[in-house]
Amino acid sequence: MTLLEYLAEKAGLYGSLETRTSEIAEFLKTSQQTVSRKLIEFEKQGLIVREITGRGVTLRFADAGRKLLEGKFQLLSSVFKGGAAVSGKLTTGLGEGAYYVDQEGYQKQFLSKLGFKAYPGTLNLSIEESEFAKVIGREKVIIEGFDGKERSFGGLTCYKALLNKQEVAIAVPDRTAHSGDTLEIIAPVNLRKKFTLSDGDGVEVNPL
Amino acid sequence: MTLLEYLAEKAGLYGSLETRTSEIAEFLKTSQQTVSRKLIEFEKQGLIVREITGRGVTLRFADAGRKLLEGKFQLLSSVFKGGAAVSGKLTTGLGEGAYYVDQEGYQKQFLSKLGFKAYPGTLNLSIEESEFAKVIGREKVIIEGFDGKERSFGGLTCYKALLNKQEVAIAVPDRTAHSGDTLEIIAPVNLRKKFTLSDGDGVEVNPL
DNA sequence: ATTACTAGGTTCCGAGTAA
DNA sequence: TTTACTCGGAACCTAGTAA
Repeated sequence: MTLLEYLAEKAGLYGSLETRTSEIAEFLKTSQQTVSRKLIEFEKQGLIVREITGRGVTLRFADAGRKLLEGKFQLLSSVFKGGAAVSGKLTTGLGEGAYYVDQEGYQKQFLSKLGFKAYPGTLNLSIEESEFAKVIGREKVIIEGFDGKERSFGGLTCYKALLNKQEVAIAVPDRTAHSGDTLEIIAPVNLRKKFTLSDGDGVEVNPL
Repeated sequence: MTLLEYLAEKAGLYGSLETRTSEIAEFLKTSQQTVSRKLIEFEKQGLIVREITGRGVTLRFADAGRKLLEGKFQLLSSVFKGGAAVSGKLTTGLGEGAYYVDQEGYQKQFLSKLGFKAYPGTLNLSIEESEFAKVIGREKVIIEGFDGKERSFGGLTCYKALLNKQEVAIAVPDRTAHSGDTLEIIAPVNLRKKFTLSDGDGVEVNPL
């Protein structure tokens, strides 16, 4: 983490942070002197406003500093969210999909966190690994793992999405070493039936 | 712009970039040697994968590199999306708050899982029900229920948060049919005293 | 207590050039 | 053409300490 990122996290864009240079230094694992020098430098560059109080420094971003952060944010946004739709081909599911999805431990969370109870079955989408980037970085919906009668079920990270205007969710099991080339889609309805899909069909999903 | 940001923009998270070190150097206004040296260093750190072709280098991110970018993106997201502060009004507590909170069975877990022993008393925040969404989905801290001498105490789901920079936790009792329009805040200090709060005061809580 | 200057040590950079 | 090593100089860091 850089000094500016630290300030962004602690003070926010428009807030202020009252602290000591030694405290920042400890967190960033550098010296008090380096923090002091860098803050002076940032102030010279017009990135931050610095105020020395008797008991430390009070820091806030200046316009140029906010601009700089915004630039980095926009770049990363386009990297993580660029080109919305993820396209893939429908493949045969794992077979066990229905069994997993319909576990009460999952369904209760689907309802409260995603807003729907899932049709028992997943749509498996074979995608280019590079497409996966469009999913990560979106708002995550965390589905907790739980212990069933005979075995335990792992957690899922879900992402709300649309498929042909239908509300769905992309579900990524936490435990799999995220193969990266397959997406599992859950939905409140039977997607294969609703859209008469067959294996090999091209499908587009739009993360929200 | 840094070298990693350049790579992110040109190659994306999962794509690759075929170029020459001198070309990157020109863009970043540095020397070809520095780019070469830094790429080698990034590869040693497992951030990128580097391939020397006859006519230049082909670069792509490795897992650790993607993780690093994602971390920066999420930090900036929370900074720019206003941190999703939940605002509400202070209301009179249930009166019994102190009795519950100070149960040894809870306090031991508060200390180990939240990192503080709670001041005996809760702050009750009346919120718009829609604001509750900002809390759910965050990282949960599960506090188990237990049996006391005369009665049993139910489990809590807690969420770490900040209130005026003070570390606090939002505590949601598992059993209540969670009315949804009230938040209970616990903290290591007496929040009413520390911030001289009175009923009806507006208060902001920032889930972490 | 603080912040921040000085001075000396370490790291980093890039011109020249090998491979 | 490339990439990347060497090495001298520039930039950076921090211990000591002034303010």
